[in-house]
Amino acid sequence: MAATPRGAGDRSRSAQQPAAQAERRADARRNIRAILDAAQVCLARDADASVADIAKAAGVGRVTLYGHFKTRADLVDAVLTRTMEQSDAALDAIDTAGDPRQALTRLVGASWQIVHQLHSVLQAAQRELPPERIRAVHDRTLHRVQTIIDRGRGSGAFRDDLPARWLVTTAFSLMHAAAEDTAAGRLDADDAARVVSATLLAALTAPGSAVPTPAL
Amino acid sequence: MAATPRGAGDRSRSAQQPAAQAERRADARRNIRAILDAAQVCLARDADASVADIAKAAGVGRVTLYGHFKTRADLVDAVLTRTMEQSDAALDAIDTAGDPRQALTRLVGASWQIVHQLHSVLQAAQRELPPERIRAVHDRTLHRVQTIIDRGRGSGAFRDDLPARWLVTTAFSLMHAAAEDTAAGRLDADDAARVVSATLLAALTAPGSAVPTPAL
DNA sequence: GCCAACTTGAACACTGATGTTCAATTTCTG
DNA sequence: CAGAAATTGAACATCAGTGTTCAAGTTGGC
Repeated sequence: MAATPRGAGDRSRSAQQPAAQAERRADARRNIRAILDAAQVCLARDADASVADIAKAAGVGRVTLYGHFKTRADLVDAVLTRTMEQSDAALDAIDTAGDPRQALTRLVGASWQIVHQLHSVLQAAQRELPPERIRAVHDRTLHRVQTIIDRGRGSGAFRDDLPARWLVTTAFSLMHAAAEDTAAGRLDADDAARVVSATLLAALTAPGSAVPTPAL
Repeated sequence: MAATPRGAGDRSRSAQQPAAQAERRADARRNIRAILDAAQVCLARDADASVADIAKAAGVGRVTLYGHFKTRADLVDAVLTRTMEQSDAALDAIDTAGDPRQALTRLVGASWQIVHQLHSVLQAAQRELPPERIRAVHDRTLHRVQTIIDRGRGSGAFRDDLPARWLVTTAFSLMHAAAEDTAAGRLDADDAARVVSATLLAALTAPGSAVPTPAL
């Protein structure tokens, strides 16, 4: 038989998960994991790694890969989704209560490594997937930041003179910039979290107020 | 004869200019301009517009284009170079003396539209050209910002607790983020300059100092 | 141990782009 | 106006990646 025991593309539109994993055989599940792992690594290194590269890295035949992911886009989508879910899980552990400034600092500390890793995968996704899909995947993370910022605005900790949306953008933008600078060797990885937090906290401070000292 | 009267790829490595324009015939010069103009427009709209698209937009045969630009990469390089030169020229008109905060605000005001336009061209370049080339093209602009920031640090107007390099990155990052948000309709174009300046000035403020009010 | 699920490599068709060649024409320039 | 420079479309050679098919082999589950 062919390599497609169960349709991987039966979902209305852009399919994600390779169908119900639970029902497939053990070796299939194992391979799917291996493929996703390999894809994550390969795409992180090179945003347009070929399907062949990924299959090889997963120690799997190309045909097998296509058996589980109908198209390259499907695979990328699956990797992105999975990475974001992992991130969300990790970020769920962060305490976002208390002083918004401290909460944000904690969030940045926990996020920035993830962003670093995600960065290249995201690039791959942006070339392959429709913008709304990218947006959708980011939704939870976006809200997380949004919530803290909103709370900070309410308590007067953060500035109120700029669109809330923009402040969220600022946070993401700085994280990605730090990731890129680190990758390019222009920023010390151990220093990055501190640098980003310090910059972001200042950026969020209302005109007229004093910028909080990093050693808060 | 073929369409290549004078070599466009004789420069040691990555060729830029399509050889000495002055010596070519009037129609050739006209076409080169048309091609660059079209490429700028096309690439701004879609970072991976095809050579065929660009030629058509320029009202020129594909062969003619290849007569002037040996490869697609050459063309992209030429467009990038030219755009940056135009930008530099425009930015030369800006007064960078006086209060660093005001100087930076002026620079942001003048730059951000350019960044907006450049944004997609840059993306194209990043996929096609070696990183060092990208870096090299940005050099002058980078220095311009660097200089103001250094001056601000000297006078105590800007923070001293983060790497100068990072502050420059921050400036660029915010500009590009604004460009993207504007393109996506998440930020009002008329508001963008103000928003970026306000954010950047706050980000550059030293911990313990008050953020300058936008209405400076 | 049986059967279906799964994997595999080789081979193939397809696509979309780049870059080249040609022979015929048009258009500058002196 | 004459000749060189430049343009042109059509046709072609590549090329790299995607996605499919096939027939034969493994492997897991019951």
